[in-house]
Amino acid sequence: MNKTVSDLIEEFIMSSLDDDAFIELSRNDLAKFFSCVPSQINYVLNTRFTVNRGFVVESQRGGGGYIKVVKVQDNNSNFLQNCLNICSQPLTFIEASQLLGHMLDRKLITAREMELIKSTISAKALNNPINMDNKIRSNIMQQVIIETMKLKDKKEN
Amino acid sequence: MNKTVSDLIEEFIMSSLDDDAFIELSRNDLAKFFSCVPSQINYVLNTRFTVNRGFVVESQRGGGGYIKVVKVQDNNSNFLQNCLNICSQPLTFIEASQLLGHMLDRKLITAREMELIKSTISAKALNNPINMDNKIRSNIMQQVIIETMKLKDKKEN
DNA sequence: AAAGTTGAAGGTCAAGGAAAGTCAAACAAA
DNA sequence: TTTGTTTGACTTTCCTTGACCTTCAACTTT
Repeated sequence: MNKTVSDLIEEFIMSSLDDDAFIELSRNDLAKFFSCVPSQINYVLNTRFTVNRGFVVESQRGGGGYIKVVKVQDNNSNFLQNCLNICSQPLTFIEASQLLGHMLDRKLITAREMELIKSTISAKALNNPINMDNKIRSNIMQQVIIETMKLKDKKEN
Repeated sequence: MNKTVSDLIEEFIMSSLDDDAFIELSRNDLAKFFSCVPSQINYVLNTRFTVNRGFVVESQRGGGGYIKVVKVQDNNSNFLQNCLNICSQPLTFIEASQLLGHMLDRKLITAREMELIKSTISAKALNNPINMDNKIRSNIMQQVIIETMKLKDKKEN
């Protein structure tokens, strides 16, 4: 799989976040470093460092401006409860996948588990005559989240 | 028996898979190499590298896109193929659970994974107005099995 | 000191480019 | 005639680029 410039930028930021909870960077410098236009940094931030993936991006313009990427983490029970609420509405595959990605970030599920669950809510799996995929998908996600709550509790005992 | 271009492409991919468990290729490059249109590559993949024949194809579009052909074959592959066949018919929750139990026995999935998957095919998850649970359940199980084939392979790398 | 000016950040958005996917028509082989 | 192959137009997805916009600290002017 050939890495794109965007992939490299993502990796760079990602590994910078390995040690610390946040990093501050200069858009122009980073663009220069990767020999790309500054707006490509925005592209990477917008597509890869989203709230759904567990990041918050802050910035300041003007002289002495900067971009700050923060790794967010809060109480998992609240988080799962929140997920449950989100799953009270029909979900597209993309939306559900993002939710699972977030669960992965919090180590509530493993990468393997995520892939398996994604397969259960894929378009192929839920293919049915009347258009109920999104509704069924959210039902499934609800059960997965409830099961995750149970498993999490089990681990803590 | 005169070989068609599709046959040649099949052989090429096949022999590339002799050594490795998977290969990654560029659709455009391969098409250029065989002097055919890119979509012919899709034709070959769709007709010859199917799950039934023991292959899984993954891909990514856009810049930096690729096509990955994964070979799945060993003792457990037969077993999984068998499971796939069973899942071509509607399944009750009990039946599907038994299947998952067998997969657990063979260590193809973990206990946690089994519980999570069971939650996705539970009556609550698949509760829907028209009576399609058993059909959807078997669809889901098919995707889970295919995903298991992929993951099994991934671990070896 | 207050108001204006400037240049150095970062932000937005749409167009263009690079892959792969789909589908149906045309063609060939059995 | 039916089945399998080849072709290409059109679509979707993701990445790259650049022109133009907004904001802010520092500097200048009054």
